Amino acid sequence: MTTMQEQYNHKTLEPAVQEYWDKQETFKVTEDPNKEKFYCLSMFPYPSGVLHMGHVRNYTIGDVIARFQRMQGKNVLQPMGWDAFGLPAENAAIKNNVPPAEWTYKNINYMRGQLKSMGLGIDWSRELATCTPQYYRWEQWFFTQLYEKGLVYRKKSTVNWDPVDQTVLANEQVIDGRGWRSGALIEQREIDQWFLRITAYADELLEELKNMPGWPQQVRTMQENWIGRSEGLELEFGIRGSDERLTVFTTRPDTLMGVAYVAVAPQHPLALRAAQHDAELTAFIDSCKQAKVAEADMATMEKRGMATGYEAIHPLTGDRIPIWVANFVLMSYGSGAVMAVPGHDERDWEFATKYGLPIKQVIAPSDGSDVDVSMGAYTTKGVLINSGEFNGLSSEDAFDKIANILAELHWGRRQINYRLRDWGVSRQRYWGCPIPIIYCDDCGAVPVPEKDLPVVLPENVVFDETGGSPIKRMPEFYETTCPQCGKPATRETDTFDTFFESSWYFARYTCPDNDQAMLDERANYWLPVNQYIGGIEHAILHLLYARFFHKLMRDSGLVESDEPFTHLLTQGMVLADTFYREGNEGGQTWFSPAHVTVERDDKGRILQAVLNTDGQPVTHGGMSKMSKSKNNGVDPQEMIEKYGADTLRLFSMFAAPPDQSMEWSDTGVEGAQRFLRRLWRQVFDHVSAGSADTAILNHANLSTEQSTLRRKTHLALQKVTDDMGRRQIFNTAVAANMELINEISRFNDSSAAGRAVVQEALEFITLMLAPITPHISHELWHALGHSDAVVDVSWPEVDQAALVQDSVELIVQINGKVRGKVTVAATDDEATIKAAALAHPNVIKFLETMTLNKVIVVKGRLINVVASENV
RNA sequence: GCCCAGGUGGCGGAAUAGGUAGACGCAAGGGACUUAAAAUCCCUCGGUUGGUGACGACCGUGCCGGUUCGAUUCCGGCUCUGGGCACCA
Repeated sequence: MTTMQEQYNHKTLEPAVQEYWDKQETFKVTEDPNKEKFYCLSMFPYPSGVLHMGHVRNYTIGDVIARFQRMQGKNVLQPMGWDAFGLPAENAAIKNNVPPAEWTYKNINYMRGQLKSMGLGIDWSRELATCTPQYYRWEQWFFTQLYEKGLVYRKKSTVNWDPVDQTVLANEQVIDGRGWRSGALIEQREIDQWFLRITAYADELLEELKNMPGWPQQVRTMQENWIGRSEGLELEFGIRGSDERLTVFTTRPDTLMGVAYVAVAPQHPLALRAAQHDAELTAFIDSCKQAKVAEADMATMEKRGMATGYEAIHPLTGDRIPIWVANFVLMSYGSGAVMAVPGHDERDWEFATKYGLPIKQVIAPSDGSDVDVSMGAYTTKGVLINSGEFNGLSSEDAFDKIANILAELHWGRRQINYRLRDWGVSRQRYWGCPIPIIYCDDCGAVPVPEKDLPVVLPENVVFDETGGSPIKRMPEFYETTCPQCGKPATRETDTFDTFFESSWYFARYTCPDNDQAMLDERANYWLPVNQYIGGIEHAILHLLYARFFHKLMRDSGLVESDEPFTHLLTQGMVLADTFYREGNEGGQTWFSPAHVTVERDDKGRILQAVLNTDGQPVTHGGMSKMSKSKNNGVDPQEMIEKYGADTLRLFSMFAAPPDQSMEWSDTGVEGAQRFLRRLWRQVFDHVSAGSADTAILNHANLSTEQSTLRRKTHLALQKVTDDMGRRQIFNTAVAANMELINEISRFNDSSAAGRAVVQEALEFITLMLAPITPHISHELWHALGHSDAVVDVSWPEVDQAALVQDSVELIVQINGKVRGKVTVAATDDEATIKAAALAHPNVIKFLETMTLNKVIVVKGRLINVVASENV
């Protein structure tokens, strides 16, 4: 037992506790088949330079879960690493004239120190950075494996081309259609790029979502919509005066008899052919290309089209149907052509109305009501009319019948289409993992053989003012020989999308030191990740790619599980107040909340806010996500220095449930620290008065007050256990501890039994808070007389005997309204309880003017007297 | 437009399985201690209202209706806010 300081001082305490964990290698774990494993993972950070509050929130949640599970006796792995490739390093390279690698490693070193000052229980021996060849060599190797399996292919795809800087730009480098550095109008260029066949896994990725109860419904729905499966029919129309056929996809074959025209995308071969002899059509197609800027504009874009002069032949009726080019048809979905049924599709209706095409009703509502398709499309399914032999069939039956007929005639077949596209992984950037391919004039694209891996990215590079990738100008990098024929050949200079690295890092943490293989048997001990924590912004891309990659690794025999993350927690944003002044030109100048003083009225409402430097008012712009642009970020490092990591962690967990957005509040942080000081003071006062022995609690006869406090202690433990484990709601767990401290401070009893009850309560609080505030708990545990470290102590158990009450207070209601309370013995039967309630003075008073109908008794809660007003 | 969340005091939030609405914290007001300040401690704190007081009454969880002895919770309709997707045939 150490002598306890009277004052809580985080500045000396926290570094000492962290040093203890480091020396003991407390969080270093190895595979132990005799222990239940728990793999707790937070999304790794991009090493941007400094930690922000979003990181703090993310990693605190993860650390609380990891430490809680550790106290449950599990073998807990919590690793950390760096998502180290990416564009910001290139931007910094140009701005500061420093190579991206140097900038990145410097940031990693700084941010590692910041993370350590938060007191996270991380196994740092497993740290990895994705920009090291030790890491990315395995994804190069894996890519060549996928190539052999045919899951990788090359095709032309569109990129943003800056004609002045002669370079490809990322989407975020294009601002209002112009290059960010040159200001030149950006062109769309088609170049060869590499793709991963994620669509081959679309069905499994979709089906598995139904069987993932540990994921938030919201995320599963977003992924379902993103994959976007639709069942329909691929059918063909003849082209008049030709042997060719035009293929369309529809999910509504039941409307086939209502087709008014066929529409093809502007890029469709038929459109291009028609345009060869038609200048007007050529101009129209060109105008469609230019309009393709932002996808958001597409939605509001006016529907436009032009007839091609071609006519299609209806596969069932033989009718002639005009073929149009329409700007709303997408070349990239289905076959780039649709059958248009204006009576039953809103887009087709709008288009037909504009160009005077016929609108025919072929579906009627099943309930027999009338609709007028000249007023708008009727898109609900129903019963077929005006459809010849199909009249009277339901939409569903007609789907089957038409599908079968067309299949027999070889004019159509059932088809499932996905919104999901194959994953384009080529980036024309420098700071990424080189794609391990060599181009040979004779042999074509050849994967780099395993013995020649890794293809190392040169790190000492010079950026020129264009920002283009330096390795595209380095013959010593790209000049090589063909692995197959030995002739001179050229290396691929594109790099992988950085989502590639983040798609499998969770698996590499299990065996980061293996230099012989991508993964080994340790992966199957730790995987799948039991708990994954990260931002909702990754709900689709990262989480879908990681699921896809996991299945690829499974099918390559590298892992056994089907899914990578069993439980997913998506934490909310961190918000803060914003303050601004209108500038002269209508723009806003944003002021940091740290430099603003807020005045409130006696209700606490904001009266006005003034800037400290000039005393003049600023406008309160409400709460929004902490960001550079709103100048409302709060620096975690400053907070840790001022209040300590425990206070920051406590506030982060207390301010809101983890999945909701959390509002930053300076006074809230002070409140969190106030609580820790109160706790410290309680323990100090308690231990200063001598020792206390909890062993006597087993046989002592406790007074009413003593057993009440003991009951509240065990109730708090029961609640906190459930909140932290099952519910994963930490704000209420903190509140339960605060309530218990309030109870202790009201409790005044220096008898041996009284002190024992307080000792137990203080020990429980120390343990219950240990996952959230591990430093102060470490110290308090020693102060309370224990020689072991709190981090190695098991979670306490609820004593059911302590929860038993002799008497219970019940609510007395009349017609559901609270009218009083009665105290009854816990053993009282229903009749006794009823009698007690009816004897309550307020009940007697009310029943003077009312007639009693019945009495409902809810055990342990309330009595409801049901009565009706006398007339 | 479609899909998914959500709307509770001055504020963040609690009420977990239909059972005391507002736990806990912040802000605010009052008081104690202090030469003073900070820190700390105590009291009040949804609205209206009756009573000297003890203690009561009425209203109240976005709006309208329903189910129920009893609804923040379940059902139907509306409304507003936030998020996601967006011409996917």
